[in-house]
Amino acid sequence: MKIDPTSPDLSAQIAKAIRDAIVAGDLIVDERLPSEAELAEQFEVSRATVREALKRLAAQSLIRTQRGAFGGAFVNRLSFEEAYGQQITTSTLLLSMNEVSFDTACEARYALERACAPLCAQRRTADHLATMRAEIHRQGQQGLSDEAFCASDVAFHRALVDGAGNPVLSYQLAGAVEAMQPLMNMITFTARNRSEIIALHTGIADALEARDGAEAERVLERLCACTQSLGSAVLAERARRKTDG
Amino acid sequence: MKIDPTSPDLSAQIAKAIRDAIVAGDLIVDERLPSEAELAEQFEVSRATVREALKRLAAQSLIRTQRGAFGGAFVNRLSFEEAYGQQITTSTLLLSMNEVSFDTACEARYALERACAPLCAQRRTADHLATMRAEIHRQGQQGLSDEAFCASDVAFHRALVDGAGNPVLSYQLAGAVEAMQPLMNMITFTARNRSEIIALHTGIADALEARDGAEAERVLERLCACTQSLGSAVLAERARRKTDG
DNA sequence: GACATTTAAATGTCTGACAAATGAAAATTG
DNA sequence: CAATTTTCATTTGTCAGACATTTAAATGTC
Repeated sequence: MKIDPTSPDLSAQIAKAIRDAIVAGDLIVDERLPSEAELAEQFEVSRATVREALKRLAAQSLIRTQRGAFGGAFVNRLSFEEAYGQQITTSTLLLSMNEVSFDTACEARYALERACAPLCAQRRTADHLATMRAEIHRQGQQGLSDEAFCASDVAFHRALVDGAGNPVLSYQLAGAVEAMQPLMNMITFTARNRSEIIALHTGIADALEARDGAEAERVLERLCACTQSLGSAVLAERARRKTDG
Repeated sequence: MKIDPTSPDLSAQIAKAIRDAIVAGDLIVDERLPSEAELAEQFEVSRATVREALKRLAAQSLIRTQRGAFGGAFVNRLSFEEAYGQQITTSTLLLSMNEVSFDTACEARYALERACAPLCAQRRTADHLATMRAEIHRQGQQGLSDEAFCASDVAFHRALVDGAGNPVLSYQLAGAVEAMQPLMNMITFTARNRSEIIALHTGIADALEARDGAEAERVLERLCACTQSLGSAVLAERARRKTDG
């Protein structure tokens, strides 16, 4: 592991060197890195610089640190939980900062969910189905705020994804679904909208109960179209207000 | 933005405070943060601590820094490129550290790709098709190493995903496909394996050329099964050697 | 043997300093 | 006056040294 001491951003270089070692498997899970003082000696930099490098790695959950004797920095086993969190932050920012259209985000989300449908139809447990039915019931309650409706929507779709029984898929989709929430929260749902969505959700749950993946896919496609038209209606309304007022 | 100065990990708290401000939109893209000295004063910590916090944010591409007068830390517009990179690192580690089975990873990958098939059939350009054909041709060349074969495979599937014309999908899938590569590289492909895969790739390209998304999905499913059986054969072989030798 | 104390090692934090980069402003020059 | 050069203040990058705090092993004590 070598760095170029002439070019700036030594801490970034050191972080990269260590990160590469972890990704390549030279440093294995739970292995202890040398102490900050030792790393400083090895890389011929100050301890402050080493610490900046370690903080970069900690921000990516690549290492964890422990104080005290026999403490230090350890290679962290990246859990699905931690990975979720990072993916959601990244995806949310990506969507909010890059003027990704509602349509594009929506299309991506439902395309990914459609991918789960056949697997979920095969493998969903009674638990997954119960969660979906419970969320559908909540969505039908009077006086539910738009935010709460959206949150329930996320929970419903989360159950659908988890029903596929593939943690990698769950991880991938968590980002897409959760990152959409800020965009979805723009929408105000009329009672009519809600009952339409609830009907489609019910259709999905029914299809999954009958283990009919193809039907679930078809309903998901209708739900996608429905959501997209809702979104474009909201955007059109905003544009109209802007020109008029 | 406040922190608790008694509990340790001040830099993590400061990083969180700033990150929250960015995610919430209180700090907008290209906005300049206060200088390190000013932040140190605001949070009542030393400059070193502030710097550790800023490095954490830089590791997540949330800020970029610039030296010199009128330099400083700026809220970074998270590009798709940067997001790709982070997702690939995260996904790769997640797969390598969590004993995700080859089957599970494979299933997730092909499920996601199948989601792109109909969109790609609609929107693919001649360019995408040309890339696919070129990669298929490369895959048929004599004396191609297994690594090169895998790399070409990734390029082929990348073209398929990009053909869907949805940057969010491309971003999501880049992680899944690239993170699989270390697992795929375990496999040694016989000439017979290769010609089978090439035939399926050709089938996909043909279907997309004919804008037949359903057919593309069907071939992808066969490719998934083919890859999974290849993987399990390799694993079985390894297990046998372990017991015997 | 069980419990209290000491101790060494490690991270967390602070202070103060200097180097290097950088763009604005001032000074110089044609 | 315009173009160029120089100066300069600001800001990040890096360093050295110090002290506080945490932690678990080692030691001492009953």
